[in-house]
Amino acid sequence: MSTIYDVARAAGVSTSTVSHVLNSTRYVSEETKQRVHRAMEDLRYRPNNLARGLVRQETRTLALIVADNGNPFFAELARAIEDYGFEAGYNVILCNSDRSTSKELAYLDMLISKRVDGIVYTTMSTQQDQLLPLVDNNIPLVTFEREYEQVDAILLDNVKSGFEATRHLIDLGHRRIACICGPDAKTRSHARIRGYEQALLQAGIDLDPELIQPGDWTIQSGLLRAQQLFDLPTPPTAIFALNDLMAIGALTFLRERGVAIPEEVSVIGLDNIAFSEFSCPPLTTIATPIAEVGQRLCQLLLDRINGRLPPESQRFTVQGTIVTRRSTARRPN
Amino acid sequence: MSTIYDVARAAGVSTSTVSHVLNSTRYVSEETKQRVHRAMEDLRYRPNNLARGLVRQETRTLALIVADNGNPFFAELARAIEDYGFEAGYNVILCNSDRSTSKELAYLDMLISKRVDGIVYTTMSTQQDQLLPLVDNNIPLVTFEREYEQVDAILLDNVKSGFEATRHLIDLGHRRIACICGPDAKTRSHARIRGYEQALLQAGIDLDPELIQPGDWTIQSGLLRAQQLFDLPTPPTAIFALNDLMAIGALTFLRERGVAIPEEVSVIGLDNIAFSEFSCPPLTTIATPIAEVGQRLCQLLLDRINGRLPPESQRFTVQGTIVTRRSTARRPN
DNA sequence: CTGAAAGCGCTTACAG
DNA sequence: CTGAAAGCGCTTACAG
Repeated sequence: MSTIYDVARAAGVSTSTVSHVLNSTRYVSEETKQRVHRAMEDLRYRPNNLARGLVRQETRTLALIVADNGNPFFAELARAIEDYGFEAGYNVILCNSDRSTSKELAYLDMLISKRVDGIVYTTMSTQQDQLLPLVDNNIPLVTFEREYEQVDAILLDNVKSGFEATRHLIDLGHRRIACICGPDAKTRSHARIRGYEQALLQAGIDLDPELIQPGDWTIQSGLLRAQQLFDLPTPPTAIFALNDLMAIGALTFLRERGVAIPEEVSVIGLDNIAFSEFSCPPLTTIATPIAEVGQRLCQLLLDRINGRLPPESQRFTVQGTIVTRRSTARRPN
Repeated sequence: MSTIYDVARAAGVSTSTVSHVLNSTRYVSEETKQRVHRAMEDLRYRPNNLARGLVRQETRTLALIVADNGNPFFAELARAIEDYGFEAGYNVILCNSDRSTSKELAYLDMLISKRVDGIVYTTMSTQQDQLLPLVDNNIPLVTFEREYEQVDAILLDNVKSGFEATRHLIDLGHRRIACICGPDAKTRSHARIRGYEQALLQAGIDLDPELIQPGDWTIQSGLLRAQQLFDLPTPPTAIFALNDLMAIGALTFLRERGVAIPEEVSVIGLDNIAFSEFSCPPLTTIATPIAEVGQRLCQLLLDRINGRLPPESQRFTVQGTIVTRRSTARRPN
């Protein structure tokens, strides 16, 4: 592959001049410019961004770490981030962590060595101190749904989302409301559960621990947990699943068992992935504005990279909004 | 961020020695090695892969161009490719083309300049001659479902898949079988339609052009096309959609209109995305072994990159297999 | 209006 | 057992 030297020689100018026409970074006479362009075309010249990056100290590539791109929520988010990055002239490296700490650390290492300009983290099994290498090395970082010292973040108002989902069911007359949550009591799952509990409390409904079942965010786990819920002596009349995938699992289980939705049981999810509009019945859910989240993550990161932000870490919270479809209805008598 | 010079100075050795302990590329005395490692830790040294790549002429990063990562088929494929690449020590840059030629070309340019080690192409609005820059610049390329001169490819046996899907419906007694295909008569869509036609021909069923409706691979288009099909004077009793998303759209339409599936109408898809197991009813489909496809694409590309392949371009065809679920049944009398 | 040269941070023959 | 130095392909002060 030809280099800037080849072009300079062919055009009879210095490499400085070639570089300057390439980047429009200083005046070059019309005639010289022509010659350089011709030479570049003749030689099919493509600037080498490794060399450029080495001197400019930037790569114009971002990294995105998600739990699993096979999960539609993350796939849609990746899509949004990639879109926004592309507009700004950045590429994005996709990393699936599978929520494994060792895989995440391996990735961080690769990404630091590749000198990506910034990282958007949407999953984090790692602890704060494992991020030190990033902070140390001054690699801009923005997280989604995770709060760490000194790092910018876009957050969801999970307490409110959990509250509203539960409130919606209560308003429909339900009192025995189950919750299919995440694998651990902490983090994301936690705040949503708190919202759930607050709504129950406010309505004067006693909390029944049996009705809180931990899933792992997959359809399969939603199905399984719904089954356990309906094997209870007094099954719930409504289910709040902490993401749409698990809600769809619950829907699937109920259908198989011949339970009518929403006539006998209501189900509400959270995320509003593209698919939930086409589940059976269409899923009522608390919608996360995925495209907006992706855009804001990317924007925040780029602002940080380009020094457009004050030194303090920035935090923004985005709100979910309920979208009512056909999986929820008034409780049967 | 500290450099190899800093480490060398701190350890009292030359940069050659540091480099060699870093890469285990020549003998270094135990004691020196220790000193170097200590210095690296103290300085939190991270090798700069831009510099390394510049001399080694490799980046250990791959690129994947898909139409849209929001489409579960591509998301699952991206996942598989990323997995396999990670194992081999490669990162992957994700590019969404939206089937736009200009976007694809913009990406190709960025990717060449970034000197990615190879590209997997799963969509291609571009013509053969637009790929010349890649071939010229000796950038290894592997395509999925597209055949170009001099480029390695993994292909699906689309004629056979189309044939088997249709054959399955015929075996169930259907004779009025619609086909919701892709937007253009060429490429992927084409071969599948050919299989469809062959199966009809072989069964002595006349082809009715009205029954072939072009969609655009989305749920929405499947829904819309099914509607048009059922507004026909004599609607079909079975639908073959060329991908699962459109099949699910058809399912949705039929359900809304109160048509019983599969009692009144059968629907078969193609892909077997994770979701089709949970559609309503669960979708009968011709399964593409997505994980295998991803693995083989990646493997082929890495083999090419590392010179493990003969100069001639390689082609491999993978077969779809029918998975029978509940959306197809014997034709009603 | 343009060029010579240093430097970005590595690897790798060459030499001893 | 280890080091000095050239080179990978650019950008960018400095100088005229």
